[in-house]
Amino acid sequence: MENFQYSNPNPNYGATDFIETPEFELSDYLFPVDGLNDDFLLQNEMTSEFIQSISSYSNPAPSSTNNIKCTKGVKKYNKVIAKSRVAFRFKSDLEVLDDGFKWRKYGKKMVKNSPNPRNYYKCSTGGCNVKKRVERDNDDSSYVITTYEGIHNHESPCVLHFTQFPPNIPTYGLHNLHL
DNA sequence: CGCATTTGACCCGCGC
DNA sequence: GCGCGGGTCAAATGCG
Repeated sequence: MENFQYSNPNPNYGATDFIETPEFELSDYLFPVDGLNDDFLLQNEMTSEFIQSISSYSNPAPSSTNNIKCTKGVKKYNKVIAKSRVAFRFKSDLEVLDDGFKWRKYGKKMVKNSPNPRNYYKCSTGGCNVKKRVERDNDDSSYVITTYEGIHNHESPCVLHFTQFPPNIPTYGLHNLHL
């Protein structure tokens, strides 16, 4: 839990083949301060508070005397994962990272105060509304910022054996992050 | 020819 | 109400 590592989800790489080259490293990652909030908190590590807050939504403590609270927990969890966003910042020459999912590009936009365009993708799996944005860091264009929004309602087509997340933690399609 | 990508138009929320 | 900026749509285009 205390550190992240990135491994390529490509099956050609072994499950334990972490990539730590200067060209392709996980440098920062951002999590929403609150799943319902648009603001991001830059964190150097995923806090246990965040883990626990998500876990408490998906696993409201079973209580025969408090079913209402359990229902609320599930509803809030569903709302959180539908809107949850997480951004990753990679050093990469490539715009598109193979995260094991199939994406369809649906938009491209120049954003203010940045010389680089922002690209918009949707998960092309039917019924899955997960989106992602990809843009280059305007401070250091050797970095790529990928923002995922929503949780896949299906498994990744090619990285089943990478599912090492605890069951309560949304993976954002990033099975390559090992907690 | 079928499908993904491109790209300008359109939409919508927000601040003034 | 209007303009701006970000997000999405969809017709045109490209590519296998």
